[in-house]
Formats: sequence, structure tokens, C-alpha cells
Amino acid sequence: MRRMIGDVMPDHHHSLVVAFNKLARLGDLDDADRDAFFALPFQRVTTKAEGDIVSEGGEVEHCSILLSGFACRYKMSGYQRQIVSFLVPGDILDTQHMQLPRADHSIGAITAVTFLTVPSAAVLQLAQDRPAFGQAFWRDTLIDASIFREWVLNIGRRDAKMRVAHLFCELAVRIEAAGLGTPECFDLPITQVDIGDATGLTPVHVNRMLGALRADGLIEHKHRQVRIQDWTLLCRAADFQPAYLHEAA
Amino acid sequence: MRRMIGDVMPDHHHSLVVAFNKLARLGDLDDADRDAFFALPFQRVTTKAEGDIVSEGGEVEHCSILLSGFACRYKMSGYQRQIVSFLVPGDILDTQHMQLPRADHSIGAITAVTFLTVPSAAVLQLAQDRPAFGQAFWRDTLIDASIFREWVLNIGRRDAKMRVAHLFCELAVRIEAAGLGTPECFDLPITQVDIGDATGLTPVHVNRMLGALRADGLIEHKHRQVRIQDWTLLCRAADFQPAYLHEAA
DNA sequence: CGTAGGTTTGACTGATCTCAAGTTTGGTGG
DNA sequence: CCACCAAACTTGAGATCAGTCAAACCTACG
Repeated sequence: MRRMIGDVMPDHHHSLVVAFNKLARLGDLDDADRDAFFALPFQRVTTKAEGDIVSEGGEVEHCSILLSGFACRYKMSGYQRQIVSFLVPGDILDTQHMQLPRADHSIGAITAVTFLTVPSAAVLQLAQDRPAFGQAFWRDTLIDASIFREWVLNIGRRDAKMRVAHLFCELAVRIEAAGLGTPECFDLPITQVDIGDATGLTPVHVNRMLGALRADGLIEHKHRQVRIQDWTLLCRAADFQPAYLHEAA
Repeated sequence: MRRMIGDVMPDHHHSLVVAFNKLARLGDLDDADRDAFFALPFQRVTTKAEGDIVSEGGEVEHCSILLSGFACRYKMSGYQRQIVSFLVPGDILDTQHMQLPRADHSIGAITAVTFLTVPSAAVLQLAQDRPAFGQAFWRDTLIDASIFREWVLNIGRRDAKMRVAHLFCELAVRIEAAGLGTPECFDLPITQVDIGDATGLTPVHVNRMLGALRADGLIEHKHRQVRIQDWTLLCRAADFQPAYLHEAA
């Protein structure tokens, strides 16, 4: 019997449902769409931390759904890394590359990750046969693009403290949307080096900014866990307005 | 008789053809697609410099093709503007918003601009009836997204001189692709304030960096005209690798 | 209990910003 | 054609935010 997405083990079923629900909302999917989705052929892959899932310049022949662990999109300039977005469980990794011949950025695992891979051809076929999916995928990529734009603004126009605070706001909202915690308290297994690579700062300065945010009573990041004491206050300090996430995250 | 895109005045026909050719390449369009495109209903709009074509937070009911003049996508943080991309003649303005209910960024005219507007409904219908168009629009948005990612890298990880140089490289390639000049010499009617808003720098520092690039014999920007003496050298100085434009621009 | 990765701290440097004053450019009206 | 004006550009001096370098300190884990 052929392995279908619907057969995925129960320990990772949650993130798969999150991913489907996101698509269902973006594309207004019906029951037949749902069945088609869960009938997609897949492979389950687990990697260690620090490995690349997609490499810049390579061909992308699969479309993946992140089931557990954190990853990031990044690009290099010389020996310097710039993270351009974080990927949390339930995110689809490769929609940005699905219609393009070569990857223009890499996707790297931050923690050990588990994900499903589906052959790109099958996903494209699904999008073609069922326009609702095409629309859902397209919208998903547009929301990603909106996030990239916000990051340009974040890095280009906000000072170090706001940048870091803004990043935590975004992750809080997206992680909550993925059903992995609340803004008050959630797991975030990224290092200060990662935060620096995402905000265009050095790890040393990230450390100082986190200290400042802690001193302000806004954010605590310890033992890979985040606590946000006063969400409203933090949003103000970060100039965070979640509209750019288009209620999706 | 209904006015169709194909009827557009000859003085702006060039950019319209550029726009269509870009879509044709992205979506592998045939003659019937071509006829459908040129039969779209449209309005021609001309604005003065400095006005907004699309406003953040508003609904986007039209899809526009820029025929002449320069524009930019931008976002505000407080009273500070961050340009997130430039738009040149032949670019489609609103694909980033076509599937989303509200604009997450503004589009502003840099010079006086002329553009065609087509009702979003007609464009969505076209994309639905003719999948080749759906694919072309989708790919166009993906290439935009790739450019946003490169800007995150540019602003986050390159120093001021490289940032400015990189911006000129991108514009040179895109303007050449639009048939509006060559990298050696092209018109670029943007101010140093605009360059600062696009690179996350102050206009004063942009001025100094342009001076440095001029002293290096790399770029001259005078009288709204750019001259690039040594393209290879400039690309090296800017860490510019055009793959992220996906040969489209 | 040793080690590696991650965090914290301090002292110093430097890239970029700010403020402020000129100068040039391009358009407009007389 | 010239005079004028606003916008854009240029330049200088000083302030500051963030980077660099270096060392010490956790803390998870084998």
C-alpha cells in the first residue's frame, strides 16, 4: 500500500493539521480537496541541527512541510549569514521555489527537524487539478513576501532594541498560530547568534539588547524559553503591527 | 467600442510590450493568451511625482502596469520611510496584493508616472480561465519575493558602500531588461534621499558613499543619469550576483 | 567532571548619524 | 535671457550606536 500524507505518525500529526488548516483558510478548500491533500505521496525525513534542507543554487524537486523543529531561510554574503525568515512547525518550506528552477536561498535546520517531503510534481499537479490549492499556495507565498518586506523595514529603519523586540513579536504570533504556545510563554530554541543573523546585528550586541529588554520587563529568554510579560507594551516598544502577517503567520 | 489594453497609445506601447513579454516568458503564453491579454479593459492614469498609487491598509481593486516613470514600494516606521523595492516601466504593480484583502505596503510615485489600471476581478478571471497567466503572475510574485530577500541581505549584512553599489547593480540589470538603457549608461531619476530610504542609510551618508564610488571609478550619478565604467569591477565591489533576479527583473 | 557551545561582561574602535552651513542645479516667471 | 527660488547635493565637525576583541562564566551533556 502506498504511503500517503494521511498516514503520518500521530506524534507529528498536529503540525500537519496546522499546515492543512492554514491552506484550507487561504484557499477555501472543501472535503474533496482535503482528501486529495491527505492522499499525496510523501517521505518523512529527520535531520540533525545545522544541516541544510535546501541549498542556494540547487534544484528544488520536493515540497516540504515542517513537522517539528525550527529552521530558517538564509543567504550568505561572503562569510556572513543573513537569516531572511524563520520557519516553524506547520510551515511549508518550498513554495517560494516551487515555480522557479533554482533556489535563490538556502534553508537550514536550526534544531533537529522532522519534515515531510512531497515531490514537487505532485504538488504542482494538485495545484493545477484543484485551483483552490493553487490559490492557497499562491497566497501563502504572498504572505511570506509580506514578511520579507517587514524585515527590510525592521533591519533598515529600526534600532537594535526594536529589531530584536519586533522579531520576538513576530515569532510569538506565528508560534501561537501554530498551536505551540502563547505569547506569554513559548519555546524558542534559537541562539543569540541566530537572532543576530536575523536582525543584522552582532551576537554581542544582541546579548546587550536582550539584557535591556529584560531590564525593561518586556522579554525574558532563558533556557530556550520566552516569557513576555506585557504584550501590549512590547508591541509598542517594537512598533509591531501584525497586519503584515495577514492573520496567517 | 470598449477600450482594450491593445489600444494604448503608441508613445507608451513599448513598456506594455515589455510587460507582456515578461509574462509570456514566465507563463509560456500562446497567441490566444496574448489576445486575451490585449483585450483586457483598462484605464490610463497619469499622476504627478510624490503621490501614492496604493496606500498601506487600503483595499486594492485594480492591477496596474507601469508604463512610464519610476515608483517604489515602501513602508513607514514612525516618520521614517523604508523603500522595499523600486518599480520601473513594464513592471506590474499589484501582483503582491492581488490575492490579499488589504495592502500591507504603499506604492508611491517617484517621478510623474503613467500606468494602466485593470480591474482586479478581470485579472483574476484571466488567471483562472488561462492557467498560463496564473502561473506567470505567480512566478512574477515569487521573483519579487526573491528580490525582497536579497534586500534583507543587502541591508542586514553589507556595509554602506556595498549597499549603494548593489542597488545600482540591480537597477542597471532591471532597467536594461526593460529596454531603457544599458548598464554603462541609463537614466535614473531618483534622489539621494530615495537611495537612503532604500538602503537604510541617511542621505548624507549616501552622498559620501556615492563620492567614494565615484572616486573608485565605479559609478557616476549626475543629472539623473548613471554611468558605470567597469561593470565587472562594480559587481565584485557590490557582491552582486544576479541569480536572485531569476533572469527576469 | 571535562568539554563545547552558548552567554555575559568590559574596554576600546569605528562606521554611520546628527546637526549645521554652504553650494549647485533646475525650473519658473518677469 | 536673466533673476529668483526650492530642491537637491556637498562638506565639515562632533556625537553615538553598534562592532570588535578578549576574557570569563554558565550549562547541558557525554
